[in-house]
Amino acid sequence: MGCRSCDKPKMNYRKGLWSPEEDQRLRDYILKHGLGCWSAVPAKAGLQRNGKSCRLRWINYLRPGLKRGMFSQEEEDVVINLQAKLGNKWSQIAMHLPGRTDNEVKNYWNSYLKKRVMQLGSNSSSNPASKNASPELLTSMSATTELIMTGGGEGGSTATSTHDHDANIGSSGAISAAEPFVDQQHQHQHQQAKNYAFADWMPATAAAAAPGPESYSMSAHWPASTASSGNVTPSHGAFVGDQMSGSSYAALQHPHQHHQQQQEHHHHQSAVTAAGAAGMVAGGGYFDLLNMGDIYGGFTTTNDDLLF
DNA sequence: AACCGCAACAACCGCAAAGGG
DNA sequence: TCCCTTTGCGGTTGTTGCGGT
Repeated sequence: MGCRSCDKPKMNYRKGLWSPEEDQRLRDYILKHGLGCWSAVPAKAGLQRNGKSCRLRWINYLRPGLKRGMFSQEEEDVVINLQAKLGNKWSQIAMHLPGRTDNEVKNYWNSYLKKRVMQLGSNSSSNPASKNASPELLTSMSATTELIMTGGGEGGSTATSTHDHDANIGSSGAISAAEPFVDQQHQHQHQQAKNYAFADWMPATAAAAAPGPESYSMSAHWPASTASSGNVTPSHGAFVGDQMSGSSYAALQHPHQHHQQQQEHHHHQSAVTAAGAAGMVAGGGYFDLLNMGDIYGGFTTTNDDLLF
């Protein structure tokens, strides 16, 4: 673990939100050199951040295969039940949610699920998980969750969960069966969550070709319009901008979500709408993480064990 | 229009474990 | 075995936008 070659002079590290340039530098470096000694990354990548910050940024935001947008019903079920079973072991819970990070799970729990479970939890039943979840909630649990809870999914639960997602999304991104217990606001969120825009920075051409990790081309995480304002220049041609800020990403955003991207969306909506259309993928217009799992065969979507 | 509270998310902080010298 | 450094994890804080008053 010790990495004495990484010794470096003490310096003032930048803090706060990451700029597009910093993202680009980090992404460039990791894709070029792979993951190694995080403490050495800032210097080598030309970043005034500490290694810890770089690692966090990569894991939570830049890593390929990350799923953005609201949690689906199945994901909620998994979180609720695994939280009841494991406690606040966010990294372990996140392992059951492909494309989700522990930080994301934790945030989602703290900002939304915890309150909901506490509300519903007052009507506890005999179900083991009902310490925290209501009967109606539990009856909505997917087979996926049951598999995980009973241990049947050990090792394979991730794939099963993925499959369930796939089934619910459908080719057009349409919603499947009704979700009875969610309130209006969150039902809206669930509907949006059915559509997965792929990672912020994966070029549509690369996604369509599904060539494997080694063929990544660097693309702008930020919208073309942002790039053109002097920050990052997209390197890919046909797909200008990114899905996150384009029509497909916007389609899955709750009004309160992703204020940064949302902000960009506000600023650049007209510019990226056309670009987003150009980047649409056949069959619904969304990149699907599930397919990306194949594309990124070399990446794991679980927490932090990404290795090249 | 201004202010305030809330929600959502990104990022920081501190601690513990792991591993090399 | 101890010390030091890196890494991983969970708790917490900071930032931002939105909606209500």
